[in-house]
Amino acid sequence: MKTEPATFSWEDLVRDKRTKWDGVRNYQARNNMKAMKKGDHVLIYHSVTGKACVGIAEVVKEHYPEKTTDKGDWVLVDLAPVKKLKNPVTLDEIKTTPSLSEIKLIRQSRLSVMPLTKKEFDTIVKMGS
DNA sequence: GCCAACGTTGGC
DNA sequence: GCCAACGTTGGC
Repeated sequence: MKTEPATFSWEDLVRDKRTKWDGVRNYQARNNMKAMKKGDHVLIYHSVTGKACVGIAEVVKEHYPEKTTDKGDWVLVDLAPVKKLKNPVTLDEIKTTPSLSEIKLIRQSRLSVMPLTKKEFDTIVKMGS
């Protein structure tokens, strides 16, 4: 999951212990959130400033409806921090790692919530520790 | 249902 | 600050 650290960062998540990941207004991203299960691990990526994966979070509450006046069927999930990556894995490193060439982060850079295969997840975690 | 115009995201 | 890539909106 991507976030602009200027708006909400990994450090904010650690400080708050838990956060509601709301405000997603993209159908594909929403569908990806709906596919998440409680206990799933999530890589947090800092976009714009940072451009690196910085930590692992966990889904502590599965998707539930977002109560807004916006039309449409939007959802959110609750996340809690699990572990900070010792070394942030930069976009550059991801791009130059052959086994990560199919990653959605690169293939579809504008999507804010995207699935990772277990292999991709493990690869990034390994690079970060 | 098509497509032009416009808005947003995010890398550079 | 620019631009590419998309998504959305609205006229026809």
